[in-house]
Amino acid sequence: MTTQRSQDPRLDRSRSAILSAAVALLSEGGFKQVTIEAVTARSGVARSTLYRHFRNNTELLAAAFQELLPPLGLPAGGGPVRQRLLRLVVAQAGQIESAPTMAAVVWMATTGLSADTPADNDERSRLGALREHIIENYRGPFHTVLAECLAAGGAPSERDIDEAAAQLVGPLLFNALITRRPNDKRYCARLVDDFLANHG
Amino acid sequence: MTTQRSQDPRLDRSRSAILSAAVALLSEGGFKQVTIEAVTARSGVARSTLYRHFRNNTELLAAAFQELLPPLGLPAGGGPVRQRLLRLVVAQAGQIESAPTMAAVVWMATTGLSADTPADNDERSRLGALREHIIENYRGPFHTVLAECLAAGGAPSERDIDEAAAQLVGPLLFNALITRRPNDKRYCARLVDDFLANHG
Amino acid sequence: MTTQRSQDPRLDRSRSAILSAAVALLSEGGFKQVTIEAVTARSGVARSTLYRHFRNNTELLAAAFQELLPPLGLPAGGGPVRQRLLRLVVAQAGQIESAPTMAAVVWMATTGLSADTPADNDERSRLGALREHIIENYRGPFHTVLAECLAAGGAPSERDIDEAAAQLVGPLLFNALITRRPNDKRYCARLVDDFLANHG
Amino acid sequence: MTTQRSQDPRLDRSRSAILSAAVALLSEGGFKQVTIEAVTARSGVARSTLYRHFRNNTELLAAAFQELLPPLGLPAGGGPVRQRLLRLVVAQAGQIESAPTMAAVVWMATTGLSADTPADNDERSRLGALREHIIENYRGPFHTVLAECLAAGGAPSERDIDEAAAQLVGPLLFNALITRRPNDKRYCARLVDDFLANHG
DNA sequence: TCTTAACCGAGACGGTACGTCGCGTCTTTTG
DNA sequence: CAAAAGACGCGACGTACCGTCTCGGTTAAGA
Repeated sequence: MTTQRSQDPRLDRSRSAILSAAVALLSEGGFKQVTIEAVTARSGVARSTLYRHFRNNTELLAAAFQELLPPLGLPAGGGPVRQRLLRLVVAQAGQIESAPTMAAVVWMATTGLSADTPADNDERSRLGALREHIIENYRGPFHTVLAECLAAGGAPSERDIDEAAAQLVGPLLFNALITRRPNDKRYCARLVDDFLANHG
Repeated sequence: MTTQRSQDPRLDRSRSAILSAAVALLSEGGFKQVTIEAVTARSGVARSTLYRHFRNNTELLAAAFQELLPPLGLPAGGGPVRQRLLRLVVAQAGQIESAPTMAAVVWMATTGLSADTPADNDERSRLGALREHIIENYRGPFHTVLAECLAAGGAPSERDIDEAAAQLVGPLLFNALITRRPNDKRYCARLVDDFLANHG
Repeated sequence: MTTQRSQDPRLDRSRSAILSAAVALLSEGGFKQVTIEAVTARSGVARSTLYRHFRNNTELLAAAFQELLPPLGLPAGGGPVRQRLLRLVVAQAGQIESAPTMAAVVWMATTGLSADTPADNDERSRLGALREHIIENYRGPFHTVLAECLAAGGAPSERDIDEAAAQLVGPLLFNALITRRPNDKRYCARLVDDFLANHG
Repeated sequence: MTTQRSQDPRLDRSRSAILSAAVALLSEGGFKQVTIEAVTARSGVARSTLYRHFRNNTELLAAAFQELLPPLGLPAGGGPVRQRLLRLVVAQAGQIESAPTMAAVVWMATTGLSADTPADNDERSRLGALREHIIENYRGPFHTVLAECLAAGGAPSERDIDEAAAQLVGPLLFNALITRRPNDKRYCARLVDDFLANHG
């Protein structure tokens, strides 16, 4: 229903050629490398074709990030709650220090700041989609783990999940972005313990 | 004492003309507006002169941010520890949502990511100085409050301060950057209470 | 036949806009005035477009000179050989003292001297074309006249033409360039007479 | 009488430091390299000092050329007139193809063409002096040889000398500047023979 | 001998021009 | 009619020199 089928197969071909070129450039050299010219050169797609799919460098980049970003997902394994949570936080710490996620977050913020055209419907939605994607990367796993925490009980509330994410990932982000202190495993453990002390 | 007196007063004049133009553009339209061309046009300073002071758009922007960023400082007022801490966190929340600080953090991250030349001594130091400035904005006030917390006791440890900042500001940053949920006063209060429950 | 039809008419439009602006500047103020900036300003053509046509100030100037230089051609009229030759030499003297030709010769020499990149194929060819153009301006008319001189006989040899040009135009050039003595008609006549005395 | 004694020995020191740096750059890399900045850097002389001696890049270059240009002089040796003249012409051909002389002639022409300020007394005189120097390089030796030609007879007339120079050097210049054909010894011999046939 | 004026180095300053890169729009020709 | 190819106007970048100007420090010449 929501999946829009392309009428012309060429549209798909060119779109994916563009995206894979963009993703390649993005992961190789950071988002500064994802210029329209580099993407067209690399994909063999014409400028005009690219602009038929993405109205902007910004849109293109948003799509490329969305393509690139790993789905994360939940680290496998059972065990007591503390252990599961710790595994998750450590995973997040690892991911947050990896180039692509960090780049995505930062780039999105940059782009959001210099909002030239406040309400360009389509573009907004693309950025919004990327944002959703990223948020879900954080919320999703916490949702799962927290649900398991609540024993037999029902689903955790929205707010609980959001705050758990904020409280556990926020400090990691702070360190990565500002202090540049590494988020080692012991630090993650302290975060988890503090959290459980208050919400366990 | 350590202030190096400039031999030529023109150095000061042009430098401050440049900086004030840059700061004006920065606060008016965000860092995208701080182009070399705009700054020279606005300040009446010649291109070559600007490049004598700042080798780069990047350096210029770092200096402009440093000039622009408010010294923050500690919200005045006494009272019990919880109250002081809360006032501080609320202030941080306010600041973090204000354009300049956010822009600085994000821009710095962006710039840090696309580090073309890893060891351009001078430029690095400028960026480093900006980073220090920003970090100090967070650490400083926490240092003060935490010192007061410890009753008659000695100074808080480095690690305590850093972790307090990370744990209290991190979530604010997470929300501002990723979820876009507002950091209202009640949320700040929960953060402070959780923190005190574990470290009080 | 050999004329390559341009696919895009804009190519012709912009190219000729650029060239006519350059030629105008060249004839008005000498080649020092033919800067990229002045040409773009005057022609209304964008910088990047100009650089698509001419990779260089040098290339642009070469093209402009070629456009500007009068085709010279042979002064009309019959009569005995001496008279025809004299008419030609006087014409050359006139032309050599005119700004454009002189400027072209001198500029070309200058450019040739400071040959930064000895084998930049395209640029070389442009300079070469200009050189050919200039040489032909001298050789051509002498070829014609000399052919007529040889009564019914065949075409004059390459060497004869070249040496005639050198011997008759060289002194004019010498005076124009170095001694600044005017090449009046009587001097031209002496040159022709000397020449005919040896080669008649 | 005409030698102006400097009052302050420092003036001499700086002047010659400048000139030798300029000459070095000139002979190493052509006149394009003789920039004010390069000369000050190389000579260790300050900008302001340089401008005390030479008001211009142009003046500086004129002086440098004058310093650099070899005095030429007359090839030694006796023998019959034709032989002497031939030696002279061959020498001129050699010199005219050497970088410095050619560069001087061309540069002077260039500069003369783009005469920004038609009557800047001092600068004019410097250019004029250079021109005289160059002219004398051609006239001088011819004067000598021609004087010897005239057997016991008196000095050759101005006009004879000038025309001899024009007729013998002009073709060399023409080839060097325009056709790029080498002026080999046989060609020089033809020139001399033609000349003597008419003026012997 | 002791000023004191000039010359000096260093280099900042406002300019002008360069050649490059990227953008987003457009036009033409081919499958 | 999409796609490839690429021209176009635009705006910004960082560089190179120019000729003018300010600054202290040194040094030669005249009192």
